[in-house]
Amino acid sequence: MDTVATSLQGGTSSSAGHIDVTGGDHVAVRCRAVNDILARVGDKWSMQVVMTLADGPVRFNELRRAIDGISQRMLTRTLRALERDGLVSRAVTPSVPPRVDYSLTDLGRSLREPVLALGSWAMANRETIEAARAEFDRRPV
Amino acid sequence: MDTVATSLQGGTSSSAGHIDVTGGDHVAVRCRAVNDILARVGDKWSMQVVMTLADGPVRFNELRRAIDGISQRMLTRTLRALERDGLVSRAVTPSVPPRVDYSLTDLGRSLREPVLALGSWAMANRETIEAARAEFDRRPV
DNA sequence: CGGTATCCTTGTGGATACTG
DNA sequence: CAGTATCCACAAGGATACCG
Repeated sequence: MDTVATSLQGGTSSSAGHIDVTGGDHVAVRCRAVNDILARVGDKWSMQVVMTLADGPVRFNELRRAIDGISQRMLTRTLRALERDGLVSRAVTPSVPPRVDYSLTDLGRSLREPVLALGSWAMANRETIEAARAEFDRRPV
Repeated sequence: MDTVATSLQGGTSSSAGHIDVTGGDHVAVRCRAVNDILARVGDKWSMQVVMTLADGPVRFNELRRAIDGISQRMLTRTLRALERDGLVSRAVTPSVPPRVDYSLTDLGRSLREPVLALGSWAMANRETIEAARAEFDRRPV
């Protein structure tokens, strides 16, 4: 727990000034790992894709129809990025026409829980946030 | 819980085709609320700022020194965005030189928990993810 | 000290056309 | 069907300079 908090605070704990022999600032490395996931989770389509894959394998164009507004290009890119991180797996059935099914890996499934928690927070507080924004935007210039 | 999952899946539940009289697709509204928070959490500096403010009020330049690599411009922008969403509050002490303290609101503090959970997931799985990436990048062209 | 203003580079995402 | 390739618009973020 503490390691996570520390990792999100930059390199303050290295203020003692000792040399890190491990070949890089491990605090920075941790920090990057966390921010990496936050960035992936925060991009426009990743989590929509993950949630759509929750109930089992889905084909490319099914996915495309299920996720409103996504372009073919972005769906491909998002799936590749998720696949690269080991969150999604791609199964090709070499037929005519070709069939490609995407599904969550165990890792991908395990990500759903913390993301859902964040989603719950967002839903629970969205009215409060909307109000705060309205208030802020209404304030004197 | 189910509402969150639904909100992350686009407008599939409106497939019944009935008219939404509330002045907009509420599913889409929920979806935007969640994605909004994911985007804020996922941007480059927001969570570093929130975590740095965890232990109490911090002044602008203290914040700047604590968060390695952040530019003055981005710190200002990030703080304004967080303030607008009601996550951070800004307290000005009109003295010479001026003093401005930033601190988390109750809402901001409550956000730390789900974000930390996601951070823990990231830390717990970073080796797995790194390995998946290395594997993916090594695959045949 | 705590900002704005300005310019610039890069990355993200959309539209369209083409392909095995 | 499941993609690539190409081009383009815009937003995020960094560098620098100036200001109350």
